[in-house]
Amino acid sequence: MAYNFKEVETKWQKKWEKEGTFNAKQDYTLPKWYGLVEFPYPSGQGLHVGHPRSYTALDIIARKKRMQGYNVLYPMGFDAFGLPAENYAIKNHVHPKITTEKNVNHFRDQLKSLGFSFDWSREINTTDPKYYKWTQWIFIQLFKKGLAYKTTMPINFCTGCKVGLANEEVVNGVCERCGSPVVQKEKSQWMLKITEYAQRLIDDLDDLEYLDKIKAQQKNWIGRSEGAEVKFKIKNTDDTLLIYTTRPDTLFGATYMVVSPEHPFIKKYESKIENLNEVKEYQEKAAMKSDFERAELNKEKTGVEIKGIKAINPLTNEEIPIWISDYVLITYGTGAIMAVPAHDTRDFEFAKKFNLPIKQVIKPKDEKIQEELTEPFTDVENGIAINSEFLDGLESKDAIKKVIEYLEENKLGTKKVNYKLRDWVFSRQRYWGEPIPMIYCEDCGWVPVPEEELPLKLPEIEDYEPGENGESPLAKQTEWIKTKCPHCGKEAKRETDTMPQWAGSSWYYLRYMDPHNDKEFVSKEALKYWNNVDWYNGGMEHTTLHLLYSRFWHKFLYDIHQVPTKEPYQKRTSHGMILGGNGEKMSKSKGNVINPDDIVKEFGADSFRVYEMFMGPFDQTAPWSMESIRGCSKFLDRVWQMQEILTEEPGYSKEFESMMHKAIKKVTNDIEEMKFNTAVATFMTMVNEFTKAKKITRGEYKTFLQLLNPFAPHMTEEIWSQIGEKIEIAKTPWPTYEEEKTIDEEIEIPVQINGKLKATIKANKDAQREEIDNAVESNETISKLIEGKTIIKKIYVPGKIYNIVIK
RNA sequence: GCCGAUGUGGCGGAAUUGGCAGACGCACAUGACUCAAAAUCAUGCGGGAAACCAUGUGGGUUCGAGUCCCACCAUCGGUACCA
Repeated sequence: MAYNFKEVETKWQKKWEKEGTFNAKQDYTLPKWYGLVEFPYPSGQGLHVGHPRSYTALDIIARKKRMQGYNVLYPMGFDAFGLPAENYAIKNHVHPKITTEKNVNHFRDQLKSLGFSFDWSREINTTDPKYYKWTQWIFIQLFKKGLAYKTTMPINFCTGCKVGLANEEVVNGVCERCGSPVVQKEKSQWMLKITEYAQRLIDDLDDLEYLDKIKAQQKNWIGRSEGAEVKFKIKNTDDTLLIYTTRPDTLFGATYMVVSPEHPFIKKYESKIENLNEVKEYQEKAAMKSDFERAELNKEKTGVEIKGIKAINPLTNEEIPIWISDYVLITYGTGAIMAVPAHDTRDFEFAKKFNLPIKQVIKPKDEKIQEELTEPFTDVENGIAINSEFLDGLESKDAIKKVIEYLEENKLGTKKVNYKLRDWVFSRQRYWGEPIPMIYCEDCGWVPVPEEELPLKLPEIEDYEPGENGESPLAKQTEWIKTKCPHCGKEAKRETDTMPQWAGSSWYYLRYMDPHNDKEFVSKEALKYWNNVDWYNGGMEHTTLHLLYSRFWHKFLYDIHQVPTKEPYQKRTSHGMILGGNGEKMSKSKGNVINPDDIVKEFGADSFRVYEMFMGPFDQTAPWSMESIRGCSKFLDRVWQMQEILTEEPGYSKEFESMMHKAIKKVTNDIEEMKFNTAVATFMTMVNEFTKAKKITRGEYKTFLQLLNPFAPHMTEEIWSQIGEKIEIAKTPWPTYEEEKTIDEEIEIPVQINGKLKATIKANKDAQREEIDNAVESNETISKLIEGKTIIKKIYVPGKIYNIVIK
């Protein structure tokens, strides 16, 4: 009686679908559990074997939670706006809607063939107007609160295609598609003020169960730094130049200043600059450089001194020169710095190149002052101020405090916190995205589309090519653009930019709670019950931006009293990537892509699931192996074959009682800790034991199948019904164990001499120290080894180890 | 450079968190079944004749280190002058 996975898997999948077995219940009195996995972008290539790694993991947890009595929400949907569909449309003149629909259908079939317990009645799609109506609605709320604003920002612009490009489309400084150079072009863009939430996005991490590395990533990205803003007087004026520094204690060593090429200071003092042509030339060159070139050329510092203007160091009152250089960024701090070459790597390089004075104001603790610096000393933990008048002798940390006090007293500067985080560029000059629901009126300025008119649907168009100068393709839809100002009724124009792909995925977890609601984005009752997401798993590549954007939107919704909690996801974990058999990233060009459909066809969904869980630690990358999956398939065959050695005893046999209790404990814990690989190993060991004994009781088989069910739902369900059980296994309660029964009566204790294993003794689990001592001494090997030696110490860790130290 | 991770048999990996290193699986070898092969089943499988030696390298702490500390090396991922 061989196992026919094809027949069995389709049979159960059909039944689950028909009966909605795994759909979340509407009963809000039950304990709830909400598990979330990142919804896929439905690409033309179909499902990647990486997707099911995450989906299987949370599927296992979800199935276990259901058996433990929870009302589980485990939903799935599609993040279907995005570039590939649009680029495909440009090339082949097929509407993105059509390709998207086709791809979504393909993805859905693939997902269903793997037997995930998703609640398909709640499927969502970000490109559905009923969905993006609410994405637009949230944008309007952001606008109303002043968190959405328009400003000019540089974009990547392809000089060949005349299109704005996403960073991913810029490869080595040229356009991915046509190879023309890419330059920075100023464009008016919608921005979201995520920076206003920077501190809260850091602070609120404390109460969340994110993996530590994910918290670290979030914090590093936000990049908080503490320092001071300091005013430098400009000589012969009443004006000052404001800088930001994290090391105000080095102020006595500031020997020059640098402003970024875009700094307004230059325009302001144009008339005083003696070498204006040279300065302007430098500014133009900097503007021409793309981000790529700036990064590429950063090995060699460039710059020009601004002649005719000097600044005054506020502490030394010395006159210092002002330079312009692109190593100072207009987007961070104040766009200007004081340069302390002795204690900053970049300033040091710059000073060396242009022969600027280097003045040491810090020395390493316990070391002498060096005659000449070969490298800057930057260690803040380990420095003592020198040559700094009232700071001399202070440790760097204390010097920072003291100098800030001084600056504040004398109105020369203030303490200041800065963040690396920048506001979120929210405009895309693209067709396949949510239209930004804004109208421009000459008299009233930017006015949102009235909320009752939402969704503002994406117009049907034929021509997806971008407009002039990198405008959105919608800019050519003159009829669609024309509208009336909702405020004053005058002729007005619609915004033609669309939203980025991040928009729809920033709040999708909320929609799953109440996906068919057309009055609200989610009902208050649903929110109260389901919020927050209890467990969110996804790729490491989304733990910075997506997670941050999503947390930002959630916090905003909290502020306007739309959601009851401060954070969307209580717990966030991430899975490792699956590599090709050769250990490299899977890619078409390398020919190492594994298609999940082929695997399901050859081995079945259960084998596929078990293998993906067994292949290695869940959070680490793992290479695919065709041989190993065969091993998992063999394991399941042996599970099936155990039907032939089944006896009718209802309970556990004496022989296997403790193994059963241990296994329940181990598998239950392993699932919670995502140690799926060792859980599978436990199953394999059990099968080996039962097969060796050539018998398994009904009680043992039942428990075994229940534990295995979340991993291999189809086969376990089939065996369950084959052995005559009436209620589906998925509807039975999760097995429980008794702690005392996991402890063996007789234990083995390793005995070491000087830390090296020499023998093992057997003892009763309750044996007293004295008995153990006797047993050790009467052991032949041990007694021989300690004969004639001095025993210094005997260490006994109960139940674990016995170590004799001899001389 | 910085941030994060990883390093254990031929390979993927275990190790109750400081207590018998190599669980489980793959590959391989031998045997059984077979005319034969595949499948299946059984046995073995870090090195060494042994004492012993072995968890990237070198130190340290400890009765005891894969696990903790210090210094380094290698690989992978992210990021780019953040003052």
